[in-house]
Amino acid sequence: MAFNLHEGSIQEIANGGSPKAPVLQVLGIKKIQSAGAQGSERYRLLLSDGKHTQSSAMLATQQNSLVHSQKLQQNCVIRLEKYICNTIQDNRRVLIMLEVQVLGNPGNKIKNPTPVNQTGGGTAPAPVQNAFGSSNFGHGRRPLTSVPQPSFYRGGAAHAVNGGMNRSGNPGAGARPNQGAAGSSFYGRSNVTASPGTPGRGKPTPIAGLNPYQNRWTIRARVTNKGSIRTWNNARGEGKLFSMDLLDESGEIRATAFNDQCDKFYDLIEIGKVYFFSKGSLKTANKQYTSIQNDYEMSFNNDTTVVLCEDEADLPSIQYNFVPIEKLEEMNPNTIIDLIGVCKSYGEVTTITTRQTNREVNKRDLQVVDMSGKQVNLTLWGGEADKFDGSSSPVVAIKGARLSDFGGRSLSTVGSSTIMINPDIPEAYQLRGWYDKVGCNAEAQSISTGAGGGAGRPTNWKSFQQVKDENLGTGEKPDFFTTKGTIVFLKKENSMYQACPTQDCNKKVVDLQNGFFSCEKCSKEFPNFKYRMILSANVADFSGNQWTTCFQETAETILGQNTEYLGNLKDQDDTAYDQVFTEANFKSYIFNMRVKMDTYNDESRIRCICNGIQPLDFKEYSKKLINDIRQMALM
DNA sequence: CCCCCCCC
Repeated sequence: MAFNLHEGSIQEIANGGSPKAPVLQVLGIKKIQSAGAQGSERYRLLLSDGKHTQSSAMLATQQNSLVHSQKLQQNCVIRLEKYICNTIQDNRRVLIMLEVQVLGNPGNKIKNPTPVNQTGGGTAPAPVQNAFGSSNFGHGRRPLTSVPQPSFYRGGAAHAVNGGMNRSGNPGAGARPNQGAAGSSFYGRSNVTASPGTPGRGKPTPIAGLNPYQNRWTIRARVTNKGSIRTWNNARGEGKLFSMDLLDESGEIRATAFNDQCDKFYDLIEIGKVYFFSKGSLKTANKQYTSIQNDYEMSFNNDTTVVLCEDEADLPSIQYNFVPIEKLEEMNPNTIIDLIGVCKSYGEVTTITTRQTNREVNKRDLQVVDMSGKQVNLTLWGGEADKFDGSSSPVVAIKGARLSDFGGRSLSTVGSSTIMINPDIPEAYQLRGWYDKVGCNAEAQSISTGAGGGAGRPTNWKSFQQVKDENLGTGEKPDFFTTKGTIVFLKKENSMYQACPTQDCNKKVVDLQNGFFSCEKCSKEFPNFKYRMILSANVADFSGNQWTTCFQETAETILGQNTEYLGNLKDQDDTAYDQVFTEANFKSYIFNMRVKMDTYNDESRIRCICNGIQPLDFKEYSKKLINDIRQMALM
C-alpha cells in the first residue's frame, strides 16, 4: 500500500500555517516522564512529511489510548485531523495532536526527511511570543477548517482578556496592541471574527498549552465537575475553597478557588457550562488526589476572570482515562482512577455510622466487570447509593474513583467522583456488546479477593492453614476470611445462656434464685429470661481445623433448630437435645469468619468468630474451585 | 493555601 505524505506541510506549520488534515508518518513515539507525576503520561512523537521531520509533537492525552492499544506505532502513517500549535518559552513550537487517524503502516521510513527549521523557515516573519504564548498570528494563509470555529467571545469576554500583549517592540505582524492574543491562533486565525457587538480578541489558549511560566492566557473550557465549598483549619491556617474540573479539546485541568475567589465564583460556576477563564496561578499537580490528566493545576487569584460562553456545543463534555480492572491490582492503593465496567451484581443499600463523626451514611456495593475478565467491588455512597438501579446490568463509568486495598483491591467513590450510568461513549457500547454476548455467562475473577457470586461483602478465601501462615488476626484491626469447612465437633456444654429478655439486649442475666433475673446492662430485674446461643464449634477444612464461636443465628443454622425450641428441649429432654448436636456433625458450609487477637486471663490467643454461614452451593463452589485451578495453571 | 470522603 502506497502512502502519499503531504510534503511541505511540516514546514508550513512551522511557518505558522495550518494545513488541513496533513498526512504524516510517525517515525518515533516516546513516553515522557512528567515531573513528580505517576498518573499522567504523555507521548512525544517524531513526525515526518517525507521532506521534513518535526520532533516536538505531543499527543493530546485523550489520544493516549491509540498508543496503549498499539494502533499507533512507529512508522504508522496518520492523518492529523485536528491539531493545535503552541509556542513555549524559547520560541520552540509544539504541535499538540488532538485527533489522529491511523491510515496504515508501511513498515519502514518513507524517504529521507531532515529536521525542519523551527523558527520560521525563512518565508514567514520570525514568530513572536505574544501574550498567549503563541506565535503564529498575522501571517497565516489558511484556517484550520477541521476545527470548529465558533465565535469565542459572544459572552463579552473582552475584559477577561487583559490587554497588554507580549513584549513591546513586537515586530508588527499586523497586530495592534491589546489584540496580540487575537491572532494567537492555536486553531487558525484569519477568519476569527467576533460576534456582532462584542469586541474581538482572538483565540483562547488550549488547556494542554497552559504552564506555570506564562500568566497571560485565556482558556475556553467546560466545567465538567464542581465540588462543594469546603473549609480547612490546620497548622498552616484556615480558609475555604472549592475545586472544579475544566475541559477543552486539548485536555483537562483541575482548578481551585480559595477564600475570596471561592465566594466570588462559587455561584457563577455551573457544571456543564463553558466559560472563558483568564489568568490564574499554575502549579505542579499532585496526582494523588485526582485523575485529571494534567501535570499542572490552577488556582484562581485576584486577576482571575471568568466569563460565561454561550457558544459551547463544540467542546467535549467529559474526558475519561479508563483503567482496565486487571491493571488495578498493580496500582498503588489510594490512587484516583477512571473506571468503566458492567454492573454484574449489586447489594442493598445499608447504613453505616462513620467512626470519626458518628454520621450516618448510606452505602451500596456493586460488583463491576470489564473485558479484562476481572471483577472489582465498587462502593457508592449517599444519594448515589440510594438511587442506583442495577437491575438491567448497566454500564457504569466513574471518573475519579479511589482505589483501596480493602479485600485485595476495591474501589470507592469520593466527593469528587462523577458517576455515569450507560454513558453515550464508544467504550460503553463496546462493553454492552461484550457483556450481553460473553461477559454475562462468564465467571469473572474478582480482584476484590474472590467476591464470587453474592452481592455485598467481598470474599477473602483462606484456608485455616493460610490464616495461621499469614498471621491473620494479629493486627490491630480484625481480619475477615471465608472458608469451606465441615463441623467436626460441637461443644454441648455452656452452649446456651440465660439472657436479658429485653429486645436487643443479649446480656447474660444473674439468676437471683428468687424467681427473678437481674440484667446489669439494663439495671433491671425480670421475672423471665430468654435463651441465647454461644456455640463452640470445631470446623475442619482441607488444611486443618479451628475452634470458632457461633452466636445465635449461625448456631441455629448449624443445629437446625431455633434457640427457644432448643432451650426447652435442654430443660425437658436431654436425650433429644443430645441428638440435635450429634446430627449436626459432619455437615459442610461456607463459613464467614472474623479473627482477632483476644487477651483473656493474661493469655493472648487468636479468637475466631463465625459471622455467618451458608449451606454449600455445590455448583457455585465448583466454579470457584475451577477458577482456583485456572489461577494455579497460570502460576 | 485543599487533598477529608466514610463501613466491613
